Amino acid sequence: MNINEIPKQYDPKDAQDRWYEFWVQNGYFHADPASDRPAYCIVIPPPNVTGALHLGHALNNTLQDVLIRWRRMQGYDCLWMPGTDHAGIATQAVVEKRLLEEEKKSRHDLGRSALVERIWSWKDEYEKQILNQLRLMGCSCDWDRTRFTLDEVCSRAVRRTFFNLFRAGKIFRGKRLVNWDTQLHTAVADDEIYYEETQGHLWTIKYPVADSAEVLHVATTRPETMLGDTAVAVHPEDPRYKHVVGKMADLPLTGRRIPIIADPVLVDPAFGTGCVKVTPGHDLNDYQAGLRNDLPTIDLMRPDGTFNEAAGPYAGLDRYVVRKRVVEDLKKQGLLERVDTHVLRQGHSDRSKTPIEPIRSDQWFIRMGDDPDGRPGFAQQAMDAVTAGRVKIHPERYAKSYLDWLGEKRDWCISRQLWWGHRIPVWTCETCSEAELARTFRGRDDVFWRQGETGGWLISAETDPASDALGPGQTLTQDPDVLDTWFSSALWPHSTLGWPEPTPELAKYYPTSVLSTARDIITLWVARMVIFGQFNMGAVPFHHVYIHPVIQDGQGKRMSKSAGNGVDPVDIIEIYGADALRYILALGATETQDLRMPVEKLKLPDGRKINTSERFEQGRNFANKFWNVARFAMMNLEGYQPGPLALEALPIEDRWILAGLDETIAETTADLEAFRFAEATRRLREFTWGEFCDWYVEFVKTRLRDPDSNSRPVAQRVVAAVLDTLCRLLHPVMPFLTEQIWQPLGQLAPTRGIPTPRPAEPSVCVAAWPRPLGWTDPEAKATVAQWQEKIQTLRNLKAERNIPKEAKIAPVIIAEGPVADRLRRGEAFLESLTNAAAVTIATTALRPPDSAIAVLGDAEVILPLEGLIDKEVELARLRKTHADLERQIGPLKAKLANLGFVSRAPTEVVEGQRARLAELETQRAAVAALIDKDGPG
RNA sequence: GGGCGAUUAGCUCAGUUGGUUAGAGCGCCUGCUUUACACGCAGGAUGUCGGGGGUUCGAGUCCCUCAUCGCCCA
Repeated sequence: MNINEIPKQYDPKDAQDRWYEFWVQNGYFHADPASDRPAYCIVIPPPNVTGALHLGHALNNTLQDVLIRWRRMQGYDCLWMPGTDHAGIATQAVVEKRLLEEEKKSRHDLGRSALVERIWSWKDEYEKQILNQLRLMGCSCDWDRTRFTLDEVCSRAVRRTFFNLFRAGKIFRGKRLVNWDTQLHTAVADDEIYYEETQGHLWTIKYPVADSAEVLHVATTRPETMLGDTAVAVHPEDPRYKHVVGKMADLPLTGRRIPIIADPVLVDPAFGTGCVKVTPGHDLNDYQAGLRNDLPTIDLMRPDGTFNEAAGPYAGLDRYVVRKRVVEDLKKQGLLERVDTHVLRQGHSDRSKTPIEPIRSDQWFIRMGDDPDGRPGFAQQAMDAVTAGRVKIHPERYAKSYLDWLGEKRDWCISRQLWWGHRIPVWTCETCSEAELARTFRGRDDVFWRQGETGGWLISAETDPASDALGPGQTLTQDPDVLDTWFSSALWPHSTLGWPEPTPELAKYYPTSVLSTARDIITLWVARMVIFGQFNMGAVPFHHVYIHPVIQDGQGKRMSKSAGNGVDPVDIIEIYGADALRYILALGATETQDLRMPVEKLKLPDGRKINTSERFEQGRNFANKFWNVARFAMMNLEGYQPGPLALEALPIEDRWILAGLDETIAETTADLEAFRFAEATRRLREFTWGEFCDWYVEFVKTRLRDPDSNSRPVAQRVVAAVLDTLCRLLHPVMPFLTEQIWQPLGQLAPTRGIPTPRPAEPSVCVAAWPRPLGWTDPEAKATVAQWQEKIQTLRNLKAERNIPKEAKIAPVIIAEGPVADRLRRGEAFLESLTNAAAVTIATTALRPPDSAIAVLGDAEVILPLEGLIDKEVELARLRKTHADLERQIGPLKAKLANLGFVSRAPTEVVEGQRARLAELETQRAAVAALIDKDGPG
């Protein structure tokens, strides 16, 4: 092939545009449940349609694609299930925010259905963008099966699951204290809250003890909630207060009398005054104290954060206004003892950024604890799946956080007061009787009802009943809430495969093979998938969970849009190419939990300002290196003829590179099997660049260039075979680059491989993953190592003495036995790679007076340089070498003189040290001889 | 407060079960436009492996402790 036909630099964009469509058109990404190949399946962690993908998604999806492409090449029927998540509160919040900013409207101005419509169009826009980002990255998802957590298929799974849970008594409705977002008017999950330290105050209020002159000092950061106090608590062992326990206190501003109780859990006698107010309606700790002590609960707040009638004269005012008023009123009555400044940690809603209020409200829950009869509940079942090894978590240490969290067996609040999501499929009927329900739904196994905690009937149905299903005068009203997003996400591994329908996909791909995700959702998502998978399918959803590292910026900060340090994978693809992006991310996927990526700001020619990282240059450079070695190979494949080759019959250098390649195949495969992405990638780079490019290509150049050489056809076959295998091995990490090489290679050498050439597959995407043949060749390895060491020594001697590279040197190497034999076999390489006129290998030799000499362990390398040598400098070098040897010999001798070492260390270690000492001493003697000969005295 | 992780070259990181002289990439220095590649080639410099203690013949690696940083959960 003419050199000019192949560009000197790899053009990622050209490859990306060319091959992605090609793969899709050929159906390579499409799984076929009817095929007899074994299944391998990964479901994508569905990205939120809230916004575009960031570098963390790029990392996770790169690793999934590496696994999928690798397994596909291994012959598995691979399904990578793509899709997106509706991300309830997050998406509704961004759309509401935009509505307010752009149209100054609230969701109530729009109404439920109009808002939901708006969110759908937002979803359409971002879903498109997200899926396109995945395509740009080269992800080999089965696009024909793309799902969305709110689509018809997933919705059916949600309905069936809810119904089954409800019927099984796993779902209940109850009044509980929850985290309330007063702006979005919804309960939010613990994980949707972030904490901020703010400067606040600590007010100390006087609570008079009833019928006594005594006054209790109660400190609080939230004086307004005193209106809902139902007790004052002290520590039972606190001598200051023992005498008041059991008495009553007059709650200021309310005219109510509340008990003084003793509670060892709630009260820390060392903190503040050792005397605290108890407000079960508005504080989680107080709520639990209320349950322990059987206290009544007063709900003070409305969903919007204003106070209700229970607050008496303060009703209708916002909580912060109430706080001000309460403090003023206390001051007026002389009941405010003091005010201190105080740093407090305040919970804020992730989505609205407003302070969270603990509020008691009616919510839906899934029971996580064990059954009353002691049978394991959901939490326990999910723990068992991991402890019994049905689900393996990698790295293993993350199993701990999974088990710890589940061990709390806390009920899961699944209701959200939102409009975007799966509506809770439960209807209530105020007026109907059970007899009427039974009559109406007789014979129906898709309707089930049970009594609510607070009376009335809760009716769950798989398909929406008509509101007048119970006949005239009776109205069925659907619960207005929607389900927590994680409810539908937890079904993802089986809902996407078509459950509850008995689809061929479900039969073949469930349980899926691997789930790859981030550690912060091990509990929220992974654990819940295990629970629902076991409940619906009777089997775990995946065999392995791989937890990937978290990408941070150069300062160790999490990347985020608000911090301005986020990197868009598409920007990286534009600048460096998709292969470079994937290569660097795979290289960073070590077992540590963080991956630092220094971020730089960059202004593009079009004026756009983006974040990037120079790190990706390495990826681009490696891609270009491989591109160029392929280019070199293809330029030298003129007249290529395939043919079988026996390894034993090949020249040493061919045997060496093929044995090295075989080892690389075995180790890379083992790395991927153990999720060691970084090691696999590093190893492939090292072999490709450090061995194939740096050495083999140099060894083989003369054979390839000589058209008459009868070893040229063999060299061509080896080069084509190695290039072929490297394309296969690198394909999972760098799919576009390898295809861009595979295709022209197929033109030049359509049949290739050693020992037996075979026709190459039409695409590297579906090429067979190489299998190691178990070739080892210690002799070739030792021989090439000899060549490399002596070549490097000679290059060093030249460079240190500033000998121009074109100078025709005539070095002499003194060596004996197998060392000399091995070097003689490589004479031609010793010459060509050091630009020597001739190399002499001898057992003894005269050392010309003007020589640069390096004394090695097994040889002496002499470079005669008449007239170019400064004798004093040479002598100084020898003395330094001598001193270095002394420094190594001393401790080594001491070690071998140590009886403890000689008697207790393994024999081979001791022998190794003895051999090492002998070598060093020989070397030292040789250096000493040179110094004596040349030295001044 | 609890858990997890990190601390190794100027920077970002490897270093598998303890065992020769601790590695890579980037950056730095010197030389080179050598017919695959300057996104490159050849050569070079750079480390009391965070501090302290312990186990061991032997510790970057195992144990304890302290410090600093980060993440997660309360």
